[in-house]
Amino acid sequence: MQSDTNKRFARRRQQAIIVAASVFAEKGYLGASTQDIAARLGIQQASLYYYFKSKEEALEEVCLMGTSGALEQLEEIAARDESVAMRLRAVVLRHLYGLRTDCHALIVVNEQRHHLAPERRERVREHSRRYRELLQQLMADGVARGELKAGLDCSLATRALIGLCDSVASWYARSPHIDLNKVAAHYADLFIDGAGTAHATPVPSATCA
Amino acid sequence: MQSDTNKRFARRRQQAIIVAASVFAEKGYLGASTQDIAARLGIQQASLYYYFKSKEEALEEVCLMGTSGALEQLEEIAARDESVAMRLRAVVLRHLYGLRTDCHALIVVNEQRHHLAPERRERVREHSRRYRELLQQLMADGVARGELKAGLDCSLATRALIGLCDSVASWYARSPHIDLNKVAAHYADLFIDGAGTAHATPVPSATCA
Amino acid sequence: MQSDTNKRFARRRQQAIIVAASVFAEKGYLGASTQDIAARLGIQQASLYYYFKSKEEALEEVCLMGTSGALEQLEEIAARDESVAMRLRAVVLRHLYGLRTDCHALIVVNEQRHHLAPERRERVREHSRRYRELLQQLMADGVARGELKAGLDCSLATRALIGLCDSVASWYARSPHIDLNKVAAHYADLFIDGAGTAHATPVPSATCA
Amino acid sequence: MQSDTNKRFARRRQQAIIVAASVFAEKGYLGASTQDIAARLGIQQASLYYYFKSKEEALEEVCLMGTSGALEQLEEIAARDESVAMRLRAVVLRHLYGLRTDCHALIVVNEQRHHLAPERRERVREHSRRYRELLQQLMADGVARGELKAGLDCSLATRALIGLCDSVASWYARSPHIDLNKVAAHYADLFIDGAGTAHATPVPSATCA
DNA sequence: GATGAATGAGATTTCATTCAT
DNA sequence: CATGAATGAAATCTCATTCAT
Repeated sequence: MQSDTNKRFARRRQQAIIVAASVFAEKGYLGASTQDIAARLGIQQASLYYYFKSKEEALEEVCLMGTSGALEQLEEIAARDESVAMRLRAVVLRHLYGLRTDCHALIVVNEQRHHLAPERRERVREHSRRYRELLQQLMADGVARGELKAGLDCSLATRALIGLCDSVASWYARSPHIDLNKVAAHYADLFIDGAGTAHATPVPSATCA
Repeated sequence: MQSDTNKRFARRRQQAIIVAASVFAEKGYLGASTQDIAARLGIQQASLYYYFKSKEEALEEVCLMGTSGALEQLEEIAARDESVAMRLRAVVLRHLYGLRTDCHALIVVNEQRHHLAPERRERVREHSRRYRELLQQLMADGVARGELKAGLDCSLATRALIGLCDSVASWYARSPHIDLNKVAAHYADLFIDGAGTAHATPVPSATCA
Repeated sequence: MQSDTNKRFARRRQQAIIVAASVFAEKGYLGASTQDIAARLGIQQASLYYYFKSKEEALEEVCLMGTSGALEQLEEIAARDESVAMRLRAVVLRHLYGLRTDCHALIVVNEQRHHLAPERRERVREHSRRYRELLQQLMADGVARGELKAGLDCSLATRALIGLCDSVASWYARSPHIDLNKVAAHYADLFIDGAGTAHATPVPSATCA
Repeated sequence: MQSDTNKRFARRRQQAIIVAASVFAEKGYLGASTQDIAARLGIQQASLYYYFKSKEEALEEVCLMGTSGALEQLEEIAARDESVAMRLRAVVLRHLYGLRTDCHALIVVNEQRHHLAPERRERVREHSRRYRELLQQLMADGVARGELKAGLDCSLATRALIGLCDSVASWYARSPHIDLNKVAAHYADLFIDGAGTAHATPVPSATCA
C-alpha cells in the first residue's frame, strides 16, 4: 500500500494549512510572505511548493478548512433536540469558541477571502451561504414557536448575529480575559423574546468543550 | 500672503486623502499601489510624495479623516435633548449612512488600521476609544433611565453595537437596495427595553441627511 | 516641449533594444536573463522595466527591429532599375551583410521568435510574410524575363534562398575571414540561368556599405 | 549473467533518449523541464536520474543519436556505385526524410547543441565535421568528373547544401503536404551542371524508405 | 509644484538535483 | 529500480521611494 505515504503527505499538508492560517490571520494575505509560512513550519520556502501549487491555493485551503468546520458544527447543533433558544445560544457560543481555537482560519475567511480568484472564492462562498441559510431557518423556527421576538426579520437578524459574532475577533485578542459564555448568552438573548440579561440562563460549558 | 498657496495645497491634499481612501478601501493597503492612487488623481506617482511623506502617512490621514468625522457626529447626537432610545437609533443610522457616504474612510479604518506603525495607530485608536466611551455612556444613561434593558452589560453592549454596525459594510455593497432606516431601527431596538420589531418607531430620515 | 524628454527616452530605449538583441542572440531568449541585459547596459536589472513592460516585450521589439529593417532594404532593392540577376545578388549580399551588422536582431528573429505569444508573433510574422512575397515576386519576374532558370519553382526557390542565407549565421561567426561578396554571388548564381561560378560578376561592394 | 538486466536497461534508456529528443525539439533545451520528459515517459522526475546523470547528458545523447545516424547514412550513400548526381540527390533526400523521421534528434542537434558544454559539444561537432568532409569530398568528385558545375567552391557549396537542407525544418512542420522528393531534386539540381528543373530526374522513392 | 529616471529590496515561482528508503 | 521529499539557486517582476531638474 502506498496509503502510508499518502497519509504522511496529507498529515504534513494539513499542518501546513494550519500554519498558513495563523500567518495569514496575523499579517493578512498580502502582508504574509511564503517565507513567513515556511519559516514557521521549519522548512525552506521553496519546499512549500511541494504542498501547495501556489500561495493562493494555500489561502483557499485555509478558507475551506474554516468554513467547512463551522458548517459541520452548525449542522450538528441545529439538529439537536432542544429549544431554539438553547440551540441559538449554543451556536453563538460555538462560533465564539471557534474564533478562539480555529480562530485563524475563521479570521482569514472573514478578512482575506476576497483575495481569492472568483472560481476559488465561489467554493468558499458556497459554504458561507449554507451556513447563513441554516441559521436563518433556525431563527424562523424560533419565531414560529414563539421563542424569538415576534416580527423578527430573520434574514436581517441572521446577518446581524453573524456580524456580531465575527466582530468579536477584532477585540477579543486584546481582551482575552472576557468570559465567552457570558458574551454568547448576551448576544443570543438579544434575539430571544422576553430574555432580560438579568435572568439569562448560562449555557452549560459542557456543550462547548 | 502665501495663505492662498497654502489653501490650494490644503485643498489638493484633502482631495488626495479622499482618493487614497477609496483606493485603500477597494484594494486594501497592501494591494493598493501608490501608482493606483496617483492614476486616479491624474498625477504622476512621484508627485504623490509632494502631499505625503510616505504611503503610510496617507493611510494615517485616511484613518484620521474617518474616525474624526464619526466622532464629531456622535458628539453632536449624544448632546441632543432627546430620549436615549431616539439618540441610539440616530447613532446607529448615522453609522450606517457613514458606511455609505464616508464609506471608504470608515472601511479603511476598520480593515486596514493595523498596517499603521504603533505610534500612528495610537492616534487613530484614541479616536475610537473616545467614540466607544461616549457611546457606552449613552447606553449607561439609557439603563439608568429605564429606557434600555435592565441589567445590560454596557461595555459588552457597546462593543456589540459597534461590531453590528461595522459588519454591515461586508454585505451592504452587495445588497444596496436594503433600507438602512429599517436596519438601523432593527439594530437599535435589540437593546431597547420592550421594543418588539413590530412597533418600532422609524427614525425620521431628516436626522440623517 | 516635452519632445526633448521623449526623444531622450526613445534613444535610450533603442539602445536597450540593440543590447537586448545581442544578448538574446548570444544566449537565446530563455538562456538570457534580464540581469544579463541590464549589466551590458550598465543599469540595474529593475531599471530595465522602465523601458520594457516585460522580457517578452523586449523580445518583440528586437524581432520587429530585425524584420522591419530587412523588409525596408528589400523594398529598396526590388524597386531598383536593374536586371533581376543584379537585384537578386544585391538582395543576398544585403541579407548576408545584415547577418553581420544587424546580425543579432536577425538571428533572434530566426531562432527565438517562437517564444513570443501568438499575438506578438503575428506582428513579426506579418513582416516575414511580406519579405517572402516580395522576394518571390522578384524571382517570378526573373523567370518571366528568362534571367533565371526556366521552370524554377519560385515558391520553393524563395524559401530555399532565404534558408540558404540564414544558414550562414550558424557558421559565419566562426569563420569571419570569409568574403561575403563571394558567398553572395555564389548563392545567387545557383538560381541564375547559365551562371557558372567561374564567371560570376562580383557585386560592387558600394551597394552594400 | 546480468546481461538481461543490462539489455533491459539499455532499451529503456534508448526509449528515454528518444522521448527526450521529442521534448527538446518541441520546447528547446531550456524550455523543457525534466518533469516534461519524465511525464511523457510515464515515470517520476527523480527516476530520470537513473538513466541520465544530468539534463545535459540527456541532451548530449540526443545529439549523438542524431548525428551518428545521419553520418552512417551518408557513409552508406557515398559508397554506392552510382553517379555523383544520383548520390547527391539521395543524400539530400535522406537528409530531408531524416528531418521527418529522426526529425526530433536532428532538430535538436541544429538548434540546441550550443547548450552543451565545450567538451560535450566537441564530440557532437566531430560527427558534424566528418559529415561535412564526406559530403565535400563527394562534391569534389562530382566536379572532377564534370558532373557538377565547373569551378564550384566545394567548401562553400557543402555548407550551402547543408544549410539549405536544414532550413527545411523551419517550414516543413507547417507545410507537411509538400512532396519532399520534389524538394530534394530541386535542391540537388542547384549544384548539378546543366540540370534545369525541367528535366530533373526524380529520385526513386525506393531509395529513401 | 511636479516629474522623469532610476533603484534596492523583496515577492512568488520554477527547476535541476540529491538522497534515504 | 524507483520515488517521495526536500532544497538551493536563480529568474521575472513589482513597488515604495529618492533626487536632480
